[in-house]
Amino acid sequence: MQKDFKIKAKEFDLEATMYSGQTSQPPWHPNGGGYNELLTVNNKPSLITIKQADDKLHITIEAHEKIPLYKVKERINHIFDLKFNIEEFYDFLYSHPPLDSVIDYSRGLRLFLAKDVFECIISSIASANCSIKRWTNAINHIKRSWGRGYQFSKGIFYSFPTPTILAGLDDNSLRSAGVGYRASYIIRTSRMISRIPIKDLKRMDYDRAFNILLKLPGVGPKVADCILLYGFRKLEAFPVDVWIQRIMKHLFSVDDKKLRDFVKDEFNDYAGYVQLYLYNYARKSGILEGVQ
DNA sequence: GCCCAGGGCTATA
DNA sequence: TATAGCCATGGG
Repeated sequence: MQKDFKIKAKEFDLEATMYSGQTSQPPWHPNGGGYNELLTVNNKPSLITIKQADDKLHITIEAHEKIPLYKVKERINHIFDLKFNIEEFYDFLYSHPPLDSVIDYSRGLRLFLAKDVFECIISSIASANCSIKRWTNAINHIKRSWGRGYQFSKGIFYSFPTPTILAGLDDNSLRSAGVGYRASYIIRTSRMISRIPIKDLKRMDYDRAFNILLKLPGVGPKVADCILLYGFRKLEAFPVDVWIQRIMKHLFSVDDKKLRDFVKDEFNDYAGYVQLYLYNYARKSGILEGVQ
């Protein structure tokens, strides 16, 4: 079956979101101004092509079996967080200087949510102390090596392997994907995950889910927050990396120890989006140049 | 060839 | 509890 349709997407920048380095997954495969990716809908593999034109997204589906269109629409709306009221978020930023200055560097940037929560967990672990370019290449390598390939008219596309498959790998073969010493973290976490119902995390409150994730090898506070934000859409999560530390110190003079409490009090449920915009601002504005 | 990367783990005090 | 080294290795 092959179908296409459009969905409304105001205040959304697909390209900026795709390349914002969120650890839910690597960027989708660019193709003629649009992007291709394998998406499992109703347990059926389908190739999605997404392209932005003005305030609309043009979606094409190619699948071997019939798939309800509204399900695909739901998935797209979820992955790019299109139902999030971003105007209201901008109002929040405008009324909380100096946050008002970050908007112009990231207008239309939204969450890039996991299409596969396990992929998000492994991507987040792989991203620690690693460049965005490198961990996205590694994840793509893992997909090609151990994921399942599906043939479409545009080529073969691979799913992310299951926890059981990664749990069965030995350290050296996983290292061949380019994850370095994180290989053992990934294998050990996969072993634990294949025995734990990670879907339960979605229902849990933020603090409880955070503390459970910390038990996974390779998962510290920053990675746990990435998993909660990009994997489970816990909007209170505020992943703190070196860039966020520097920009928070620069803008608010908060030291690292008081950061979590400060964020909880000041940003509340906008914490995740504030982090997204601050990260972009810290890297793109050049405001930190010359600041240690 | 050098340096750094969206941190986490482990040993020490 | 707090801080100091150490970690693999691809990419710029």
